[in-house]
Amino acid sequence: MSLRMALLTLIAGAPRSGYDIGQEFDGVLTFVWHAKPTQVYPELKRLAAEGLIREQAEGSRGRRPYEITEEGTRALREWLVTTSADHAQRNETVLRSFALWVVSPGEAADFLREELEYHRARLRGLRALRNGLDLRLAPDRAALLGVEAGVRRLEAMVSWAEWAIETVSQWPAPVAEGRA
Amino acid sequence: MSLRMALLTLIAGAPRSGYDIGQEFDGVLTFVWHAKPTQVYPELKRLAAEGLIREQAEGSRGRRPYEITEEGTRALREWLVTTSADHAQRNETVLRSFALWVVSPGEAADFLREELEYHRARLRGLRALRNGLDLRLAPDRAALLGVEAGVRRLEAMVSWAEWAIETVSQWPAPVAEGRA
DNA sequence: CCAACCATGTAACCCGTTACATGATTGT
DNA sequence: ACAATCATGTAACGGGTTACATGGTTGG
Repeated sequence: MSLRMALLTLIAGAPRSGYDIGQEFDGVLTFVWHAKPTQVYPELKRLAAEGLIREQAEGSRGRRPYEITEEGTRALREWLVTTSADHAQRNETVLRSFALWVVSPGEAADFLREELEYHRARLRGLRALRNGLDLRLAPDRAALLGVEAGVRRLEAMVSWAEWAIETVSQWPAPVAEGRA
Repeated sequence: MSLRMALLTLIAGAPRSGYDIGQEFDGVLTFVWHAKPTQVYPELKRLAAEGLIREQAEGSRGRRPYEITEEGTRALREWLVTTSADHAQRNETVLRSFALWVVSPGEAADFLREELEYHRARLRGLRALRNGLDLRLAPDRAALLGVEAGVRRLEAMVSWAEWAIETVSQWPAPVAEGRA
C-alpha cells in the first residue's frame, strides 16, 4: 500500500522519471523499497491522474519525468503524521540462518561467507553515496537519515556474519541429533 | 516463493501446528518472515500433499501439528545449498525517514521517538528469547544465529534512532527551501 | 549499421491480505 | 452460562512478479 508513498518520497526530493526510480530501486534502495518497472509505470500514471504528481515536459529519449504537486506534498505529509510505520519485514538471510543446522558446517560456512561478501560490497556502495550528499539541501539531510540507517544495519550484518562464521566453525560434529 | 521454506524451517526444528507458526510469525519472527493464518493453513496442506511434511496425531482442541519428512529435509537442504538468498527488502521506517524533510522538525522527532521505543521494546523481547535457547540442541544453535542477527540489527536501529533524534534537532529552521 | 542500452508499457499469473465463517476449550 | 481465546478454514480482492512487446538513442 505504500509503493505510492515511496514514489512520492522520491519525486518530492527531486523530479524523476519511472526509469530513474527503477534504477534507484535496483541499486541503493533495495534495502528500503523496491518494485519492478511494470509496477512503477502504471502507479505513476495513477498518481498523475489523481493530481499528486505532474508530468514535466518530455525529456530526451522519451523520458517522462514527474514533479510533485502541492496536493502530493500534502498527501505525503498526511501519511507521515497520521499513520504509523508497518514493521513487518522479510529477511531471507536470517531465515536461512535458522535452517543452517540441516546442512554440513562447511556448507553453512559457505553460505555465511557469501552473505558477508554481499553485505560488505553493499556497505561500500552506501558509504560512497553518503559522501555524495549535499547537506545544505533539506531533501539530502533527510536522505542522510535513511542512508545512515542502511549503513548501520549493514555494519551490523557484516559483524554478524563474521561472528557467525566463527561460531559455526565451533559447532560439534553432526552426530545424528534429535530435534528439540 | 519461500513461505514454504519458512514453514519447513520451523517444522524441521520441532513439530508445529499452523497456529503455533502463526504465533511465531506474529511475535519474534516479524523481522524474519511473516504470513497470515489464511496463507499458512492452505500452504501446510499443500506441503503435506507433496509429502514434505506429515500430519501427526491430532492434538487437544483440534490442533493439527505437522512434522517434517525425510523428503522435506532434503528439499530444505537443497534450497539452502543450490539457491542464493534474495536480498530485496522493504523497510518502512527507513523509507519514511527519507521523507522527513517535508514535515516540521517537531513532527520528525515525534516519529523518530516512536520508532526508538518500538525498536527498544523488540530488542528486549529478542534478548529474552536468546537467553531461553538450549545450545545443546542443533536447531537451537542455528536459531541463535538468526536471533543474534536480529539483536544486532535492532541495536543498530536503536542507536540510529537516538542519533537521528539528535540530528534533526540541529536541522536549520525550515525557510522555504527549493528542491535539489 | 549494428549492438548495447535507454525508456516505457500490457497481460497473465501468483502471492499475500482482508473479510468472513465456524466450532471447541478454558477460565470466571 | 458467558466471554475470551484456541484453532482452522474459504472466498474475494488487490498488490507484485514474470513474460512479453515496442521503439528511440548512443557509441563503436
